[in-house]
Amino acid sequence: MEFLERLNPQQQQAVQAGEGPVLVLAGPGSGKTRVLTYRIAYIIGELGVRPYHILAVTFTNKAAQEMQHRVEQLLGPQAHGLTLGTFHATCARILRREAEHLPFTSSFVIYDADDQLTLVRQALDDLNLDPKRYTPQSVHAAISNAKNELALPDEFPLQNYRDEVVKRIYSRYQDLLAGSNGLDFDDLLLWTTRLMQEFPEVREKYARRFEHVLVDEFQDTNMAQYTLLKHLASFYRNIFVVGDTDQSIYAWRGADYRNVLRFERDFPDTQVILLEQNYRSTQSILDVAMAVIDRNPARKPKRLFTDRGQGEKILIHETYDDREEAAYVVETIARLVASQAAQPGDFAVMYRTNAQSRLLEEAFLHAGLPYKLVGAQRFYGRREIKDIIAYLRLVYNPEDEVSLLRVINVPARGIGEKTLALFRSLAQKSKSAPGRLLLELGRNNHSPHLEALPGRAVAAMAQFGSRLNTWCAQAEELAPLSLMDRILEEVDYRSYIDDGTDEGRERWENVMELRRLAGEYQERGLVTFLEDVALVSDQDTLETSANVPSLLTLHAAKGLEFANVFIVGLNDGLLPHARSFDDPEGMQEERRLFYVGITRAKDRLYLMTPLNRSAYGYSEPTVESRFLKDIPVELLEEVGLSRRRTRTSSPYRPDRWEPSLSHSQRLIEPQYSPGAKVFHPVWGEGMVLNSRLQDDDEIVDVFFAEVGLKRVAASLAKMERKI
DNA sequence: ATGGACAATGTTTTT
DNA sequence: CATTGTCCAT
Repeated sequence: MEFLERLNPQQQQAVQAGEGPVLVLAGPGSGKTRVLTYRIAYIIGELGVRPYHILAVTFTNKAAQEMQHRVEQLLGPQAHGLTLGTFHATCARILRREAEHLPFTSSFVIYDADDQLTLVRQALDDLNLDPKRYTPQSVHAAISNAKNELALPDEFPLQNYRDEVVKRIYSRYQDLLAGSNGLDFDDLLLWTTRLMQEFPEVREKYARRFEHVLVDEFQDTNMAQYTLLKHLASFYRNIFVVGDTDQSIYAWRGADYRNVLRFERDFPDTQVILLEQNYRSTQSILDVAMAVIDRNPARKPKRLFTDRGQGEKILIHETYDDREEAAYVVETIARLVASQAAQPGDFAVMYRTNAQSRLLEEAFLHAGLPYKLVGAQRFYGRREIKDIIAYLRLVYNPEDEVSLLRVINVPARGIGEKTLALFRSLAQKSKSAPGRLLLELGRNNHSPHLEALPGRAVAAMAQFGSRLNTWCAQAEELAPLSLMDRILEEVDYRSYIDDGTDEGRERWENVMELRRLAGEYQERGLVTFLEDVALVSDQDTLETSANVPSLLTLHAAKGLEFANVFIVGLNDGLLPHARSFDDPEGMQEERRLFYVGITRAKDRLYLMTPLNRSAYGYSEPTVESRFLKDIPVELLEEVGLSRRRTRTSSPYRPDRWEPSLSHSQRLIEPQYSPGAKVFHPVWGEGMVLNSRLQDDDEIVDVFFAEVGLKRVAASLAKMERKI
């Protein structure tokens, strides 16, 4: 196969490894995705295995899509029929097919993190427990851990009194899930694994089907996932895993990098292949990365090397506070773009906590420069989006109590708390799901189980129930988009959410964005839509097309690469995070997180340390991150504060009341486009960064070599365009 | 039942 | 400080 020539000897060895277990330990930027895709191509093209018999699992949809795409590039249509997806999506598919063996039906809904907390709160309420003493978050973490260890409530490990209580909550939580025909994220893995464990004939079926199993980011697997993989590979034992223990950053989610060690123990005939050559970064960046990660005890030492040359030194920059830090980041990006040293899309800004994105966003907004932000929660966590999804989920599965309770009085239809409490207890007594009773009430205008409800409430509920009936009947033939349109129309959602304020308008625009998304599921249908929406990862929301800087957490950065990387907020307490101070394992993970961030950079790396940080509105002095002390000074270059003019160079103040023009109002055409060179009689030569039309004029952001960033109105400034 | 005013409380990372 | 929840008046 001629494409093998494009690989180095270690990569070739991995791709062409024979049958049996293979463990590839791949350093950052060592071409592990390439190895995985070539391996799949090799199995199909060279070993003659049909794609149907191959399973490849990843952790994000984005990674899965990328792999699918690259395999197709290598093989063309021959690649069709591969099973390639995330752990969770693959499990969901198996569970829908095998639901007959399990305590739920194939039309289960998937509950997200938010719904899970709602369920825990409900369980606490049902058991009359104090949510202050048993915070929903901590209880949920305990449940999640148990599920990762494949333990149902009966097998919940008990070590103290608190565990007894948590066990009862867990038990109630599972009952609530069962009553709603719902599964949470962890259930997807748990039930698939138990299915394989308890039904040998099912296990056999899948193990015989998947002649080859391939796994990406193996260090991120938890107990359930690892056990599942062993079942799936139990017949052929052709299991090919790729990972890097130094990039294990999800221990808090149950991931256990020691699965890499277990793998070698459980499959003693494993071929171990090391990929050390880095194709991404300059040697300076790799040297810094190694200096940081070498401090972690008990790891297999790995040398990272590249033939890309030494490259520039790593820039370390101290600012007065986090505001200035953000301003410096934005200005540096603008300067490098203006000098044509880089494109806007070549930049990424990484931080430890999501809250840190705010100042950065403000700085970009202030400079009028576009950016993109990684984070599914930002969109799917919004109230209006959750409402609409809940409506759709309810239609798909009327037993979904979480969704029912969410929307039964949204928009308000006079069904209040008291009515609902009574309704729920009546449903419990009649041993049927509240949604079922509601449907019955809608059909007959009467339900024998709901006699105790006051008349006014019954009328409101009957009307809603009747609508739900219609939607359910239509759901069969209607595509997700049309169904969503009907619901929006019939409940008059727009007038509920769009109250005329800016916020209301934005909320409605979000609904329209979801509508656009639903439009992509005309053929694939409601189930797939709901499933994809439930299982999006933050990384999946990163637009790859737009050529603008990315803002993202260090966690979300894994697997990505950028020419220029800023890591901001390098203070003790943030990175490493204060919550890990007293936990050695946690501190090691913080260090790996820093390592992941560093190794995303191809050419230039900026490490930023603000001297003060504002928390809760007050600015407080900070302590420099202890990790910085591990970097030898000769690898670093300090960038001074001297010639900065952020404060004076930007007279523009963003204004909330600034009118935005619709298409019809646009009377002029833009004259300046990003990248164009201009000459200004006073400010000299500059480069256009951004331009937009406003009030019959064109507002242009220009970076001038001599005076920095300026915002000018085209009609007033006597600028010349240069060629 | 609904909406407004005020208080408390919080910041880790996410499939 | 900025969001979220809780209480109270309508």
